[in-house]
Amino acid sequence: MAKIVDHEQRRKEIVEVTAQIIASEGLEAVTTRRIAKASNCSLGILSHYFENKDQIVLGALNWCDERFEARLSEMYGEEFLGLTDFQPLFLTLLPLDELSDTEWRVRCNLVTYSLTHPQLKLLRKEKLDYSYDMAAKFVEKLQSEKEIRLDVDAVSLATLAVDTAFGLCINMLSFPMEERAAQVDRLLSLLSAALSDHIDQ
Amino acid sequence: MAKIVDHEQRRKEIVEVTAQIIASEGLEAVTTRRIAKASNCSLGILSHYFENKDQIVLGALNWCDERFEARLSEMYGEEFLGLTDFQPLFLTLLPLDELSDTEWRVRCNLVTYSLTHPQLKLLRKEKLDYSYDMAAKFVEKLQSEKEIRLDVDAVSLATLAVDTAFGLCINMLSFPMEERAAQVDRLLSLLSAALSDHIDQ
Amino acid sequence: MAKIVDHEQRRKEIVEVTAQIIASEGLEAVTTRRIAKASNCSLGILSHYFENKDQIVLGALNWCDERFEARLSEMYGEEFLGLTDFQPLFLTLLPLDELSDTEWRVRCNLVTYSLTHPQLKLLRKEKLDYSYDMAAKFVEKLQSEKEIRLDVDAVSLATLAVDTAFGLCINMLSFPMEERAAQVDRLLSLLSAALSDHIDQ
Amino acid sequence: MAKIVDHEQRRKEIVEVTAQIIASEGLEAVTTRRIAKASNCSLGILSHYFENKDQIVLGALNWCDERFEARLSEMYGEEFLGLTDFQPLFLTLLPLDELSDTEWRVRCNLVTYSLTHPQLKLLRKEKLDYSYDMAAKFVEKLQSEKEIRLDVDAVSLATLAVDTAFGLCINMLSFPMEERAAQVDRLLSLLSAALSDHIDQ
DNA sequence: AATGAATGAGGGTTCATTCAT
DNA sequence: TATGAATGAACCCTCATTCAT
Repeated sequence: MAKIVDHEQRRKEIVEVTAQIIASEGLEAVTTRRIAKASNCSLGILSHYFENKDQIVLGALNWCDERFEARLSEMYGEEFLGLTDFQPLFLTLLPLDELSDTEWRVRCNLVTYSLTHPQLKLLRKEKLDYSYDMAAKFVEKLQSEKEIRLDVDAVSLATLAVDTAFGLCINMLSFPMEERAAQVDRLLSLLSAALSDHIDQ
Repeated sequence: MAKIVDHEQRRKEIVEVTAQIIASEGLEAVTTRRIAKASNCSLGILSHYFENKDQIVLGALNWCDERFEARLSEMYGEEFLGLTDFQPLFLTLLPLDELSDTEWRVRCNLVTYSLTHPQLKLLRKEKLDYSYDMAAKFVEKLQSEKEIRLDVDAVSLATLAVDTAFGLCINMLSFPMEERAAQVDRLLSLLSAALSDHIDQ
Repeated sequence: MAKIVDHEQRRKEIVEVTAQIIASEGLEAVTTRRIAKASNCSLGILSHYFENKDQIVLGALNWCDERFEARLSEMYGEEFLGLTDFQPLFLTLLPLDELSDTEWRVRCNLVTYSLTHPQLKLLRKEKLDYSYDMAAKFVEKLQSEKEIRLDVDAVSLATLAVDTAFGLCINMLSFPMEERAAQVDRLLSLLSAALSDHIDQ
Repeated sequence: MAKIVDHEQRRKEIVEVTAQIIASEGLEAVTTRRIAKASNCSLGILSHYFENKDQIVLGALNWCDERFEARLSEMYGEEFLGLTDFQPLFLTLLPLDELSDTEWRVRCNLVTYSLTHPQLKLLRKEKLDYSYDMAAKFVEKLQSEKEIRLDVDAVSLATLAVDTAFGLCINMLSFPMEERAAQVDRLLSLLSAALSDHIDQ
């Protein structure tokens, strides 16, 4: 009578715990013992679920993005609708609560990690390209609906937006949580002004 | 008489070598043995020049920024002059050659590192605030000289610019060097259009 | 199921081996590598059983005293009975065989060690005070049973006895094993004469 | 014109400084750098005056005994005179002030050290035998002058006295300085009673 | 005579991984 | 399936000693 264990569930738990450790103590603090202890499981069991430590860490990266994507699809379903959707999307991405703060801390670790780990480098590039594409489609849609000015190159603007969002999120991590909302407010008014410029006329 | 050694020079050499290792192999690959080998010196000698490994790594961080600042002051001396100065400044910041590519790889490592190391966290915050301040002064000057539109909050714009630049630089590291110049070109035309908007009219 | 290991037994083995190294080669010769080798185990396994090297060394100190106390309680059970018990007690304390020779060599190392290590200093003081107390009780009992002269202060005599025993044992270590028994014989006759002095009259 | 340096003086200074380090921080804290720094001399100069570190440490041992002997010969010149000399002799031996406290701490370190260092072991044995001899001569003299009881073996009593003194001194180091004098007082009254016993009658 | 830069072996400790149970 | 004992390489750092200056 084998104990029934939901492997996928177990894996997810381990990955989440690992992400928390990365977020709070950094990638260098992640040891197999640490993971096992925090996951309430034995050291050896880890190798039943993951080939090695790197795979757990990789899982932690995906966990972040899955969380973000889950929030998105919960908010919008399949398709983005218009400019009014931008702000909530933006707000759920930004590290404005403990949840996404953790996500961004993990992402920051893994972006750095990806600089020197070929496998992760590839993955990171794919994710980045995907973000650029999504953003470009969104911009194009907005332009086609004349919600934002048309005299800018959609791909360039989308790229810029993604880069800005990334830089903003990472830099925000250097600020206390309570100051971040105000930052975002100012930024949003600036952006909405700039984006709608030629529309308003 | 004792052997004459230029301590400062030796320290700088070690720091540079360390920065190269961080850039090419990541912070986790930085070991005292690795540094010693790459610096063509013995393991023990490192402790003549640095209290411990952390101080070397810290040195590598400062090295990046000092390099950038040296390039800046070489280009402009004391004061930024106007909008025409922006582009070269921007170009020397971006990882468009091996030199600044290395700088950004090191920076990326240390931003991540700073998330969980209180001492570095403080340093990072100081540097970030300094960047925001510099950028704000630059924007204000441009506005006072009517080189850019006046209907935006200088501080917000400066903050946005710094965050964008940071995100752009980090994300660029995921692209092959030869594609980066084109990215920048597109971005610059986008920016110059947006910034000069209300001026042109 | 995990490999079954008697942790306490393993700890004791390691501690004993360490005591032997201290006795034969000195505390400075005690390295984790040396302990591992002599214990027929790997370097890393030591940290399964001990927090760090100091704890092993501390264990070796206690090992000595536990051994002596075990011999005592085996000889007397709970209570010392009278003057006739003194001699065997004395003999099992003295470094007259390899066993207690080792114990005293370890003790000597750790007395020295305790001079500059606050934690050990405290422990040493406690043990010493305990010895003084035990000795005082023994003397008092002997006096109450009129087995030794009454015109001496019990505490002073007990203190003197403990100090003498300690000095004797340490100094004995400088003599070849085969000469020690003779020393003790002479000493015992001297002592018994002195102690029983006023009783005999 | 070579600088005139009193080599012997320099050696003595280094040895004294080393003894102080041993006394206050333990033999394991004695490093060549530490000695050089505390002696206000360079690292390399040490090898001009001493073959290696061990010789410095050996010097520190002798320094202790020389100090004690110097005090003795200052007090008595060549010869011990009688029982009245015993007490001051005893008091200058005991660690009742910072001076002799330091001496005993160093001695304790080096007794332990001698357990495993053949060269020191020999030296220690010689010193010990010398102490026994001196004590025996003193006892014999006292007996010949009927200052102490005659019904004890002089050699045995002398040996006992030396061992006791040694144990007393070492154990005293575990007590705060201010408690030591009282200990000695009680001990002296006990001793004088015991020694003069059969004389007084 | 004197310096202190340089060496590299060896210190304690931590680690991911393996494997007997 | 699950354990955690065991491994040994690699970590950072300190050390006595040497030697070019």
